[in-house]
Amino acid sequence: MAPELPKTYDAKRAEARWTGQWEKDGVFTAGRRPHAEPYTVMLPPPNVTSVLHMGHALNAVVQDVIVRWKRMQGRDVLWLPGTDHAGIATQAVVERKLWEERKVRRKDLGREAFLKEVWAWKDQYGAAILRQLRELGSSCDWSRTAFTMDENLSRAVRVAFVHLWEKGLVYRGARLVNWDCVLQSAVGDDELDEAEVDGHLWHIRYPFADGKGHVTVATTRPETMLGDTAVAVHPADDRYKAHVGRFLDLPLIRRKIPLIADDTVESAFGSGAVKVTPGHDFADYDRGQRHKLPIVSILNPDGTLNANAGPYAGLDRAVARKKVVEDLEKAGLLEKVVPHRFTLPLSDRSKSPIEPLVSEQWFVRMEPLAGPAIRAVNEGKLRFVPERWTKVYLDWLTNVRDWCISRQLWWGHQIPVWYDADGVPAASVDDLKIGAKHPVSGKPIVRQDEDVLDTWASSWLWPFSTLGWPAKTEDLARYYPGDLLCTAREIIYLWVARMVMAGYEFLGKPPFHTVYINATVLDAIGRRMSKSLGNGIDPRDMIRQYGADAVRFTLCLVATEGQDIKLAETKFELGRNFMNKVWNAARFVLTSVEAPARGGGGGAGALEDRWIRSRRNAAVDAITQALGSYRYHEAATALYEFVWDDFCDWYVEWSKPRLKANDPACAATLLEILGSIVRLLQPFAPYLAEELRVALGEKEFAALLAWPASLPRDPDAEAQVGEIQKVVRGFRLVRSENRIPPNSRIAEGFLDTADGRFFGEWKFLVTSLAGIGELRPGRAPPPCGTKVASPHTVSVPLAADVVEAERARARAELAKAEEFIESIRGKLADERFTSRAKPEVVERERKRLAEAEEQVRKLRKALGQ
RNA sequence: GGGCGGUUAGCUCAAUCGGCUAGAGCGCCUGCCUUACACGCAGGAGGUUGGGGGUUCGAGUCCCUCACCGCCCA
Repeated sequence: MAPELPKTYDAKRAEARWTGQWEKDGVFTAGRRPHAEPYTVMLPPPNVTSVLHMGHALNAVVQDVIVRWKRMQGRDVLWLPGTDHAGIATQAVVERKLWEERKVRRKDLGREAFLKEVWAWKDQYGAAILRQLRELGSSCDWSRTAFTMDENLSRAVRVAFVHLWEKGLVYRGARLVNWDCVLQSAVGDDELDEAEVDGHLWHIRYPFADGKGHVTVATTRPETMLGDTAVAVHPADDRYKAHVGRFLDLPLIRRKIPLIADDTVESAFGSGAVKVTPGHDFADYDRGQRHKLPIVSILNPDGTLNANAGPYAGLDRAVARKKVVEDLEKAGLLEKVVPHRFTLPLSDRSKSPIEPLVSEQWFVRMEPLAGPAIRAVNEGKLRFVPERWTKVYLDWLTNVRDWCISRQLWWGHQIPVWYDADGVPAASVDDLKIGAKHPVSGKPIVRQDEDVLDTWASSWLWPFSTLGWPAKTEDLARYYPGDLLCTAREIIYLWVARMVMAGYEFLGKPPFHTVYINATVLDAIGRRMSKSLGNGIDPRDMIRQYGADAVRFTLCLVATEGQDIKLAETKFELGRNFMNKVWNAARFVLTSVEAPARGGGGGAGALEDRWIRSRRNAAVDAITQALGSYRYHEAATALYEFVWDDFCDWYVEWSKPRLKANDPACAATLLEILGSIVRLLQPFAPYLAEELRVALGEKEFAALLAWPASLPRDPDAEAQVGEIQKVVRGFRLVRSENRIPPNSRIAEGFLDTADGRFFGEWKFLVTSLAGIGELRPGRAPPPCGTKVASPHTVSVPLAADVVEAERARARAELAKAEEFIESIRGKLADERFTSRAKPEVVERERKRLAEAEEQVRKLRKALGQ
């Protein structure tokens, strides 16, 4: 019936066939089940400049598995994809491109022309990652793909901003920010990179102002001394205790600065005295606040020194460093220079060293927004998986700092604030015209704020702006609030917490009830995968090499709860091998079974038919439960073991002789189980599932088939087959130990057992898989090989010369069993055990003892003792 | 400095409420191209669960402590 099925599963062919077909037929389009309960997941929008890496792949797979499973359970699933505009990253990419190709800077083009260039870039390259997610088989509703700079999402940003503005939660203030001197913008903590650099520690003498003595400070950035406003020591440091309060004469600049005591100073580091530069160091900024020190900023936004640097004004920071060091040396104030390795914060995008710089920025007051987000967790409306991340989330929210939302960029949502000539601001959702009347002062409007908003200021609205908010759309009514968010731990603060805040602030409800934090993917020796290390495994290469299904399945298999994933390329062989196993099992069934003998299932049937159904039912329950609690490893393992061990190794092998005899019940069972496997496989390996359902003559897309229902187990069948398997393994062991090759049949096997069914209805189940011609009761006449498969004993006639080895093995086994008996007897003899342990535990021990004793008797008998 | 996680077979990881002789994949060894699959089949070896102490009839699992590794926050 089935056409030529190739010997190995051709993943590429299946992927080419289905990726487009699914989308064309709207298989993943939300709303096709208008009466079903919705299930909503928002894809964490990747950066529009990004290329799929293993972290994205894992993140997409954990979402897709759940979403595909929910779809099979009949839910109206919306998995909404999209990208964010990634202000800094995208602007940096386009600026670099313009410079490389045309040697122009953005300022040469002007804002409008530059933005045109960015949009052109985005239209051409921006869809790359979404295409790559498709290639992984992600069942997103591509018709609803969103972008944070789309018209409605941009409007959402403005409405949200104005709302916060009107509530008085937006303010402007001077703060120390991470400054990128190349991009000339503030950058967020998440936009920093770190580099280990070999630098120096310069030890500089600061003389006391009264001319008596000096204090030596050590610094990695000597030029910042020009902005020093104090020197700090630990209050308990005896070397300096007496001098705290005296003034020092800041070299080169000749400013009087105090020696202060602050317990954040580490006495053991350097000389124990540190220079305090509140304008250019975060720790010093805090020290400055505590001690009410003035802030002296010595840097211009472009990285040159300003007038506060006195004679060094106008020099670039690097040049200034050299000059400062030279001058200190000349003045005899440079005590020593020692090599020093430290981490330097770099801008992720421009790769230039970050300068902490005081600048005017917009902030959002976070504390009022944090309350509901904290309550959501405490009231059980929001749950983290694994649970321990709850604490990370709560810790951040309870100590939340205000959010710097302005960036000195052009690419992004320009801040909707307009000023009159006096600098009076007004926020507005709709554009205000230059020259029009200012809504606050009534004077003419002269300009819009030039800065743009942090990209997160649109991402935090993602769960509802993508559904049309602030408009009251049908989608918003139907799909908000959503259900699940899957993301990486790094953005629990930056994104997850903010989305929850936004959900409550703008819609009064949290955007999802469950947050699944997926593992971090590390390389084979446990390092983070990074471009600079070049240790990343490109998921696209893995898809090409092993197939999307194999990549997906492997990622699930290694996704154990709460454990980071160490990944090596060869791991994907696991997934590939399993796909091939399923493929071949299906190939066997489809080429061996005559007519599509559907139906049949259910009835009493042969023992092995009942058994495999029971095992299938167990697998369905195990997988369903595991998926329900996001235990991917467990779900994948349950599927793997059911298919490979139960179905392929036992049932399929038992079916071979029955199929030769044209047993219709067997054919029906094979088809039924294969049908179950296709369904259980679908969330993990959608391409293979789709191929197989076609081969099975199923009309509906695999993705839309119903998830198998939970059915009762058949404990009798499982227990009986368990006995049979023990006996088969016993025979196989005798064969293997005595070098009887698998293809040679043993004419007679002997089985010493009290259970007559072995020689009746069960006989064939033993002989077929043990490779035995005839099964006889009792014990083989010596010389023979014997195995105890308690309570049964198998034996096989052997040539006399191999029997001694066989006896040695039996003696070893006997010793082991006797040792075991001793340990159980000891336990059972202990009154404290029998009285305090649960009765069923004691009972179980008694049973095991009886079994072991039986085994020992048999072994003794076999050894002629 | 504070917090979180980890340490189980050569490697990567499992082990539900504390309870069967601690499991699996890879690797290794033995035998097989047995009519779905060598991306495979059958079998095997391999463990003082990081160290020490405690609770318990019973500890990989709970408590204390030490050591080492990783991540996050300041």
